[in-house]
Amino acid sequence: MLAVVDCNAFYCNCERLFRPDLKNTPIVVLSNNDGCVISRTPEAKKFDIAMGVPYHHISKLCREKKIAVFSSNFALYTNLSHRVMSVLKSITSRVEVYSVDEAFIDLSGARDFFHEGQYIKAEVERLVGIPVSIGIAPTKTLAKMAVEMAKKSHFGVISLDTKKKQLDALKGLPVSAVWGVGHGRQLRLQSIGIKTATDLMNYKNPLLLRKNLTKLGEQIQDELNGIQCFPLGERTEKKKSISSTRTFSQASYDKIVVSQAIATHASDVACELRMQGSVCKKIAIMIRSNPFQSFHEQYNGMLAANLLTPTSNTFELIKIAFELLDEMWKHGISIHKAGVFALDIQDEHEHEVDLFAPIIDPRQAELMRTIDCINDREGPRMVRSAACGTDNKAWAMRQNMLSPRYTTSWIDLPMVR
DNA sequence: TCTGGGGTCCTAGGACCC
DNA sequence: TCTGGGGTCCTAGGACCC
Repeated sequence: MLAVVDCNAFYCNCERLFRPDLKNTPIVVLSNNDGCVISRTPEAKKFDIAMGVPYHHISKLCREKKIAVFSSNFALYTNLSHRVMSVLKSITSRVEVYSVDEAFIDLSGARDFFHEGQYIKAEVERLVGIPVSIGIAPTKTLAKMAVEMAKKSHFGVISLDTKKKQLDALKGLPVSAVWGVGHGRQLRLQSIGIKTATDLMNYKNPLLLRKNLTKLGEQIQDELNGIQCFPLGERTEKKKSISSTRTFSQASYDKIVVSQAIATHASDVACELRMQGSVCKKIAIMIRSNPFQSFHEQYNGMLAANLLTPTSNTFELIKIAFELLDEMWKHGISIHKAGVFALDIQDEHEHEVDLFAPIIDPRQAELMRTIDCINDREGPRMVRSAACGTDNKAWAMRQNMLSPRYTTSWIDLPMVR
């Protein structure tokens, strides 16, 4: 049996720790530049404040309803996240930190799962002060469903430790509520007659399931049936890609301003690389204009360079990033967002350091241009750059940038912190 | 000149998640 | 006026080798 421990409205409750007077007040926390809502308490949800809405759409409501609004403070959230995780590690030896506000833990030693869950919840709240919900089940997928129920329940803990409880929990849930089933997979499942979580659990045609959902479909189905496919991992492994990107508070035409941002991002990425003892074999930079100002000429570019000598050296990475920026810079277009990506990451000691080797592969004299597009009158085209691992289609959907058949779905997409 | 099969590696792209 | 940031995994298909 395993459990997922999920902090309730994590960022909001981090802020609340220092503002006990806001105990029952609705709170929202905003993203970088106070752009949009990335966390909100149940009290704020009652005003229909959705995840990801632009703040300027709800600022009036916030004033009227006296909703407390915070700019984000990620240093604080990271710190409190570590504290929560160490409490969990002190209680159970096997903890998989899944995200800043979520962890899977092993509960196999417990005699009474529900009471163990309550104990853990109480300990986290006592020692850190962050309220959590806990879902307990034989598999991660079921535990995720349990924790969703737990958030709405009085105790904040739900244990699906018997088959009957599991069946009851799935009853009536749409298949999109299953962990790992997003909009695209939901449509594919619908096309073969699977509409609810129970449908998926009982589906009898593994070939068709695999055809539509690849191997993952069968795994999710097994997990719903209590068969573990995604075992608890320790997750101490190193990151496989590292990025640093930021929207400017004010878009800029100035190459110097953008260079400064690029240098900062490259330096951050280099620092992260060294912290995990890695080097990267490929570096990419991204600059783009503001897609919301569709009346302006748009630019969305990404350029990558393969490195002959993998590195995590700040100066080397900044130098290459600047070369890339030179290569792709477009005069007369205001840049709204910029970023640096470290790709093809490998262990530091895995490659031999040759101090005299050139950094950029001379065989690739001209830098690899992966994306470079300027839109015409029809509005920005989003082109995905594969290597960076970003999800431009989902992103474009959220931004209402794709055709109308997509725009209706963007609200379904999880917009998360 | 034509024809064959099998394997591995790499990359672009799709989908999801928090 | 004002719309975030950071990740993972899987697969198809092409390049290349024998």
